Amino acid sequence: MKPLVHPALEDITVEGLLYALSDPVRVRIYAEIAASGCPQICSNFLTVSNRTLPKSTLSMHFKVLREAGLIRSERHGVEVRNVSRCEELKERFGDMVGSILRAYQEQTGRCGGV
Amino acid sequence: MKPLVHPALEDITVEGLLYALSDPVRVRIYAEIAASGCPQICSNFLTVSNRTLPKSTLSMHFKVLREAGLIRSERHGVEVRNVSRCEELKERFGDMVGSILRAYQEQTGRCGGV
DNA sequence: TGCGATAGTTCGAGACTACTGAACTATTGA
DNA sequence: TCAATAGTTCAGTAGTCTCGAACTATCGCA
Repeated sequence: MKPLVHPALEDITVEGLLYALSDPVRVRIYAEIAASGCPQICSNFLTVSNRTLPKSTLSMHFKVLREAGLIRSERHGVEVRNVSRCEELKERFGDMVGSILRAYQEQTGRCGGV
Repeated sequence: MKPLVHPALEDITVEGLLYALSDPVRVRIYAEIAASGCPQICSNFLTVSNRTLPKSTLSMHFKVLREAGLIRSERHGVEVRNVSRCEELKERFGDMVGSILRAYQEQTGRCGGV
């Protein structure tokens, strides 16, 4: 099994971040990780937006979030704990990610959050 | 030839906007349209980031930007004039698009804008 | 030490999407 | 009416995504 790979802050790109967040499942997962403030394990998201995802699909979505630079993942025993890299991202990209999350919250607020 | 289709403001989604801007060519085109303030015709972008694009590819990229809700396109004689829908977008999504553009400018600034 | 359970990853095949050359439409100007 | 210009559509290929099956890694327990 390959170790979990995280890009250095300077290797993160705007396009990569936007791509990672352009998928409804991934933006939902990231919004929850960012909002919760504490580490989230992957299997917390086996059902997301009223839909059950295969483990392999979920694993791939986390990989995309991680390699885009949005989250930091650490193996702890049998599980992988994920936290948002929001502080670093803010340093490099200003309030971009924050304003995306606010717009997303607004949108899910108005159409039921499903 | 089908008429140019624009989504209503309420049909625009965060995910759709992010997807449209997650492509290096499209974010570049959109950044230039938004920065210029005056209508831009498609063929102004036949070379973008030192790369020559086929007309069909360019046409497809404009279609994605248009159908995501980022630009408004109007046929004037033989050409299509494109403007940013930034005012409408600001109304609905706050400063999201603005902060993406600022982060993008910052990034292209630091690595030569190519 | 070995076994079963849990959490997540990798692989590969089929489904889906994107890119682009060729042919097309629409408009203008001579 | 014809040629030129601007952009669109089509369709084939190339590339990406999804998800089931098989796998790896770690833990707790006997």
